[in-house]
Amino acid sequence: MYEDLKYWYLRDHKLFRTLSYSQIKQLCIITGFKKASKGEIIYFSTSDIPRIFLLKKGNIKIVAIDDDGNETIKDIIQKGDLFGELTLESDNKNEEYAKVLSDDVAICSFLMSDFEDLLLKNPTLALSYTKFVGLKMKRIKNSYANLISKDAKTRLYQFLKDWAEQEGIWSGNLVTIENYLTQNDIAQIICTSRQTATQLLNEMESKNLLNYNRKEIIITDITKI
Amino acid sequence: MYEDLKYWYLRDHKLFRTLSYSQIKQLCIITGFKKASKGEIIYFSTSDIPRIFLLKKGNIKIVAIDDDGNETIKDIIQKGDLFGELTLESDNKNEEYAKVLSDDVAICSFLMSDFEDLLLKNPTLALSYTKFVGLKMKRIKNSYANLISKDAKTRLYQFLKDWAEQEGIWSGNLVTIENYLTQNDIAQIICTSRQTATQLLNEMESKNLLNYNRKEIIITDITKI
DNA sequence: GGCTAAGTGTAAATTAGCCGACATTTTGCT
DNA sequence: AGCAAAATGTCGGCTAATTTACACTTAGCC
Repeated sequence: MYEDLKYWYLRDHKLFRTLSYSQIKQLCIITGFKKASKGEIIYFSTSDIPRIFLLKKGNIKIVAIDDDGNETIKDIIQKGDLFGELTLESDNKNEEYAKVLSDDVAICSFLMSDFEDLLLKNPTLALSYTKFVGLKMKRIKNSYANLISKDAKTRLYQFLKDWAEQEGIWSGNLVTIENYLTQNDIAQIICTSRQTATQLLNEMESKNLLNYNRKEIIITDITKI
Repeated sequence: MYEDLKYWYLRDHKLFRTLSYSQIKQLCIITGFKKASKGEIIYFSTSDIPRIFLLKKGNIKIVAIDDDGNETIKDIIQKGDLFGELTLESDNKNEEYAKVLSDDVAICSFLMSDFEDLLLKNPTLALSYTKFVGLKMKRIKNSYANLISKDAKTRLYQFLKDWAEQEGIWSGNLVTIENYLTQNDIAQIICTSRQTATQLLNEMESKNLLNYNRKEIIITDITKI
């Protein structure tokens, strides 16, 4: 990996726009730059030195396994997102892994300690990062608030709305979303069973609210969702 | 309010331990200092200048009202907690208010902009603050992960365990918690109906797992929860 | 002290949605 | 092309938990 290319990979992220070339180069001692393709599983080996990851391309999901062996989707990471121990607090006991959803992904990573040093030397970045983490928290709070005490249908609608807002291609009230999730994934995200999700999606399709297939979801009229 | 007293109110918080007297004094120029008693409702008037709050004494709950008029408990704030727009990003459309749960509370507040300035001048604080927010985020994630895909009983048990850990007075396996929540509050926190919560609590009482009254909850043997 | 409102106790009817058990379709692989 | 595996579609029974409805108890206030 050429230093310059690494530089651009980071520079590209809005969080790092305030940094100078030399500052980014500092981070770029980055060991990690990784490519992976659909279905691959990436472990954040707990023994390893704590890192922060930046997804440059594609989509992945973070999955946790509880004591009973149940899979729970903890997060969907999209292009441009930072992930990993954003808390800057390493956690030893997490049984988490990432699974690649899109055709292929590119991930860069850097050491948490390097990042911390950089934050200390660069107050503006520190503030941006603080806001970034805060925003992420707000998102989580909101999405959970929606999950709970609403029924499955409402949750699905809300999820689709969010998804459309984040990634949809809009033309008027018609929104097209690239669909890299299976119905099972969607079910897990909105915390319902696969069957219920399937049923609701079909119901929506028969009401002409949307058009579902494995490649894309076309929402006929976003205002009706 | 004497400057020095204000100073100590802030100084006392672990987040601000890294700051010098003069730095804290800067924040103190501000500032709201408010007392309120049980049942009182505190609005974060949206028109007002954005603030960050620090709860010095007592307990409050943050309640949100959705479009249908339903109340949802968003957060329980305990002594020493920072709250408000931790994201440092003011949000115009939140229908939130705080309700005092304990007999009385003391709250100080300072302007978000002042806090931001301080963060810029003090990267170490920024880093601590980010870690603090991150930790809070992790807590939320965990507690919500517990909320979902578990039944009401499990959620109640988990909630009691958490509560005991955070605020309980331990003597061996017996834990006493000062109870400033109603059964309705508890129900809302664990996302169930009041009746179900009542039923479960009574069931636990009849099994001698705990002892519930409006003043305190005594958990007979925390290891059995 | 006595009244009112808030908090708690209990029980039956109703329902959402989970679960198991399949059939069918699509995809990827050799 | 042909096969296996993954994804999707569909159904009915089952169960936890919400809802509705009402009685009782406690706390706070004049």
